[in-house]
Amino acid sequence: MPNILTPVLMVTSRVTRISDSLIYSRKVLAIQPGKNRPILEVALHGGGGARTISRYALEALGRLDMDYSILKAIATRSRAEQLIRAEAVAKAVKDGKPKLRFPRERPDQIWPVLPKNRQFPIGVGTGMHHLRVLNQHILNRFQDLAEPLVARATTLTLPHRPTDPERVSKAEMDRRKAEREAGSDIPLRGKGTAFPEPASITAAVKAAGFTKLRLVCLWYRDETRLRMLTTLAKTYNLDNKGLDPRDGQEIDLYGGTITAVFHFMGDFLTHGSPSGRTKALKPADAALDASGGVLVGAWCETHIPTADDAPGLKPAELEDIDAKPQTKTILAGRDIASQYVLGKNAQGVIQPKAPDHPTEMALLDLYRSLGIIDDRIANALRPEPRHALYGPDRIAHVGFHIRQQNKRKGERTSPKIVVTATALVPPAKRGDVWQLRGWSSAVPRWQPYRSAQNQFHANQYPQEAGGKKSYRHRWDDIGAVIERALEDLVEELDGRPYVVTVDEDSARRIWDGLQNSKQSSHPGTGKNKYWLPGYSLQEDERPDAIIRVNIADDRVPPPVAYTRVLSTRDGEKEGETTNALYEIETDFGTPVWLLCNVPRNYDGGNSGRLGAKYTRWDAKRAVISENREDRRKSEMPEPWYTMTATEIFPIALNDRVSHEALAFATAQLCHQTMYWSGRARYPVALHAAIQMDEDHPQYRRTAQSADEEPDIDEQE
DNA sequence: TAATCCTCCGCGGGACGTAC
DNA sequence: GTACGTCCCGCGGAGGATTA
Repeated sequence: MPNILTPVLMVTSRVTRISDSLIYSRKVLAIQPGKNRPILEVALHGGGGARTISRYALEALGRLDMDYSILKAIATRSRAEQLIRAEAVAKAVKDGKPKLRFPRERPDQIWPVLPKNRQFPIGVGTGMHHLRVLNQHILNRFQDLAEPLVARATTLTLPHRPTDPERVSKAEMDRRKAEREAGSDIPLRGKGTAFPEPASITAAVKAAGFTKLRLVCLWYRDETRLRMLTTLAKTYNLDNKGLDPRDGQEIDLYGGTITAVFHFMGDFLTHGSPSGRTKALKPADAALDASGGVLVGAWCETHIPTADDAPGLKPAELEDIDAKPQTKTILAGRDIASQYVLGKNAQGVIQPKAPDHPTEMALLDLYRSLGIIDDRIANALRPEPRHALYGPDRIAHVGFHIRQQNKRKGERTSPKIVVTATALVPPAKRGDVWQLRGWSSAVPRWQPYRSAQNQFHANQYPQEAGGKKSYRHRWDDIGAVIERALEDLVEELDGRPYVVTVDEDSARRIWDGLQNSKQSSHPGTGKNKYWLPGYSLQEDERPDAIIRVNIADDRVPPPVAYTRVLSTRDGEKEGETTNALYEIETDFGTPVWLLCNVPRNYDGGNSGRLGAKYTRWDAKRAVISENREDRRKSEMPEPWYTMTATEIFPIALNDRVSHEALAFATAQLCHQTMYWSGRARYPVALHAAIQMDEDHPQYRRTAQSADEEPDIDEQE
């Protein structure tokens, strides 16, 4: 936490699952003999099913005032398990695949930590109640040796989102209730939708300088074509029955300004080598033609390649024949935004549920890739009256995303650094549409988000120039690139002020001024070349403020509960969850804000808020019953959630700035995303920048583990 | 003295779960 | 399809210790 003088003790808890084998674990928890001694975490060494105690751990344990029972226990267990393994392997020479079973007794002194996150009879997460009990325990133990951070709720009222249920006045609600009693079936509160009004899509398309939007739907499985068609019909209020366009026939979705074309594209979309794909796209050329001011978006079918697609290939090689990155690159090269939807998975052809969430979310994300901004951003940013003077709704909100992609196993190239950015630019005239501009380190110039993303996707991740650099040198160079980007942006903005949002975790290695420990010092005192984004620019070109956002679970304190002071009479009420914005009292400088989030999984309709009232030790067993109402899943395998928080820390670079106004605006832009039904962890501009990176064809995370794993028998 | 080994640490990221 | 939460591994830089 910034601007706090005393050390901050952050307490949290986690569920660690215990493995039945030690020789495949990286870590063990060890119970020390004697009373009141902490549990030790001991790292193990070696690989390939032969892990044992590391030399360093040996020394550390030796130096501790303790007997050698832990070391002996680890060594004994490692030997015993390796023996079991050797026998299984020897047997496998005769019978084929080795089958490994380790004893499943309750561990004694040594508790091996489950090395991988895989299906397990116990789910993750501790639940809210557990955190509250822990909080009380800490308060009791520390008494007045430590004091909790003081956080006060702010007056921020969160924007009403299109996805929220309809807001209904009391009079209208009464009228509807009366009508329902009279037999009508109107809903008391209409359900919200994440889909924008067709009219506002058209407005955004026109504002971007196009005459119409054409969605080109490329498919190779009838079922997928039908799902796309159904979703379009639903969101544009068309009659689904008569809707059965021929291949290549352009159908009207909304007043001639939004249309769709379907094309069967078997050769283009199925897995295989990259050669011949551009040719295979030919039949759709007319539909993809953007001349005459048409904004084109491609909506494609895909599936994850398996051994069926290319018999004989190893899992790692399947990545090379995946059509998705190949086709995405081709479409991006033609300045066409693309979005994919899975036609089948391991279970076979996907049978959509109602509503068909995957297809709907895919279509929404295509709007995002096209850079369409409707009025939801302007609605969300409406400031409190006292902030109107500074006016966060009249400034540009810029987000910079920085990521290093490390080398994966078997890769030879050096780590790559990716920087993407977006700028949410206010209209020159109030009431006009906001614009989204994009920038990337691969194509370092500001353009409409759509073009910036397409060009970024058409290019390989930039390789590091100038030979091998030191850590410091590399990040200073990235800082310089970003300063130039901001300089360019200032010209585009033509005098409108702007703020820059970055994630603390990934950005503090470039900018000293973001670090907690530097909050009381001055520019030029750190090791880094740059103090804050834009700080090296001329004074009148600098951003108004840098907004530091942090979501790291080990750096942002977890909220446990809140107290509401009742206004009507003296008294307080304890609340369990909150999604409000809180201001943290600091010892010097400005305050810092915490935006509390309730995970949707915890709050969602089916979860039943596991862990709200008791801890995992009281988890309920499964109930098997003929009676449907009595049936219940076991609670233990489910995930148990707790509240999370987003830290928002505005650092002003001039004295016009209202810190609180910027904290409010940031919270509002987390609450209202471009095209998502809930909250996002990052505000719109930063989120859109991260999305650009994650949709890149080279952003893949299908790394193969070389580590040998025991075959765990399916049982229970 | 330079090269190599070893471990810590920061942080990227994979896997799995739920929600809409 | 995307989003987030949880919890673990493991890469690669930094820097000390060891070896050629």
